[in-house]
Amino acid sequence: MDETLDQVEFRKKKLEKLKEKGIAPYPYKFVRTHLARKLKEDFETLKGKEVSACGRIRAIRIHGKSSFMDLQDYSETIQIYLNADTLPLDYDLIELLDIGDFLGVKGKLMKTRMGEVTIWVGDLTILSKSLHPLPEKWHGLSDSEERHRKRYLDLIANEESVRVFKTRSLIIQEIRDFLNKRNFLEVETPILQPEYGGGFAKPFTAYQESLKKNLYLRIADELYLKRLIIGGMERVYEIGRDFRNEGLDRFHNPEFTMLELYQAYADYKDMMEIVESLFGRLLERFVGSSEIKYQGKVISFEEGWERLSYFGALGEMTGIDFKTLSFEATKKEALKLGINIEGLFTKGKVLEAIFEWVVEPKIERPTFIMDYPKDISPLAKDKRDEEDVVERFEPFLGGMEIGNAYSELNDPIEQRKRFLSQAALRKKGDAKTESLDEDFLSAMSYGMPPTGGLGLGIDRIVMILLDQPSIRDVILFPLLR
RNA sequence: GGGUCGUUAGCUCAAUAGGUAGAGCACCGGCCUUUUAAGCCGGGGGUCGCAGGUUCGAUUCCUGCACGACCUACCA
Repeated sequence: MDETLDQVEFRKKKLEKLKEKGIAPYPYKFVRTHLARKLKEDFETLKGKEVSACGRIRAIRIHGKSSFMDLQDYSETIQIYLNADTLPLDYDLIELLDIGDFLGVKGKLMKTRMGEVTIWVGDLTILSKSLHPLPEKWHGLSDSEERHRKRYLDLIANEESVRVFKTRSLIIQEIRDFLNKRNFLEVETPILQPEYGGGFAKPFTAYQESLKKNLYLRIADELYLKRLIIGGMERVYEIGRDFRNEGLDRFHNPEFTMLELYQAYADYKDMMEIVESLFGRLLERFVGSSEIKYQGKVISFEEGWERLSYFGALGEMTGIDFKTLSFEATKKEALKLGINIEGLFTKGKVLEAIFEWVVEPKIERPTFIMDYPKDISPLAKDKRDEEDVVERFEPFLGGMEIGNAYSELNDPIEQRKRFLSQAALRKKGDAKTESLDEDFLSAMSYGMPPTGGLGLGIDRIVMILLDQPSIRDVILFPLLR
């Protein structure tokens, strides 16, 4: 706070005057009977009755011996009316109030000549004195840096922002409800992990003093949730924060919220069914249509989710059958397409680069891209009846990747081989490989049932459902430079 | 990392072909007992993002830096 700001000085003087009058500017509690919205909704039954409300002053209109104020609470804004003849306490007190102060009022509910539902205040309590002026009432707060750094001001000033975060919360509740009804159990697994796994990403590191041990912030929940499947918890999920030590842009925040779920005796097709049903629920409740408008584009669910194979989609876009190409030939094609293949040590990684460049931007409809190359999917099970491909899919919406799912690999001998080939790649200099996790292998060797697993990026789903352009608009306190 | 644009009052924004800045809201004083972006009269408030340079003089021109937005690259 800028202590020298004259407006702050004026407010501090008012605070002193309140104290001189024997009024406590920061009391402890207020009992309210109704939220602002309730007062408006139930006006007919509450009309003329004594009610109480509390909130923050958002506007003051003084007309000499009577004045109006707008009081904003969690639900809405309600107008209050203060009249010198009917206010039991000193009317001059009004002069000591400012926009931003918290007030509790009691009085009769009425309507003004203009038809506005209003509390005719009989008793007034100052609940908190505000010392710093709020952002302007009409234009709100639009400076994006201030909005993200001082989210509290954004929430006070911008209704839309409140709506986004309230709805984000409801979306997550709905997802929990959906999974709970299918007998999934919500669990919590470690965020601080001695080995990181479940994805190809650079981790954050941490240090535990008393154990003198290096730890990683998790990049995924996967390997711990699978341990629970091995332990006999047949359906588990976790909604939690993952951390990836990579660049930030409109789709990436270093910490983000991920849903992961695992279902024993299921495969990746069952995971597709879950995605379809879940989106059906979310669309019904939060969009109210089978079409989502996202940033001017229409994403239609009318015809359901399209299923495209990874190699099929690549072939369609490029006219090349990459399936049969050698690593060397694949690299040549990538270079022809102008793709940087530095640091890519397998055919799968090169294909991935080509895929992101050529295919992803063109995926318009809700789509499951299926059957990924084996060498970039070390935790997924071989596809039945097809070589070098695994049972894995990623759901795409509006050109955005929103998740990842497999028929989970549950053969411990094969899993060890996959880890070893990842380790070999790491030796060659590939920074983004799966770590060999002995404890996980050991767990799997006790026997793991066939399992379907699914991860969904919650932030991105919220972005799409609420038509928000940046991940920073759906995370309350995004990381800023 | 590269490119483009931006940063002026508490907030939202103007202006200056180089002569140290204005409006609305907010704030202060006055009038006003049903207003609602209340109104009318009067007033105060600025290291023009930061640091250098050019110049008699820089908010304005130049360079660097910080922060931000977008694009691009990177990124399961």
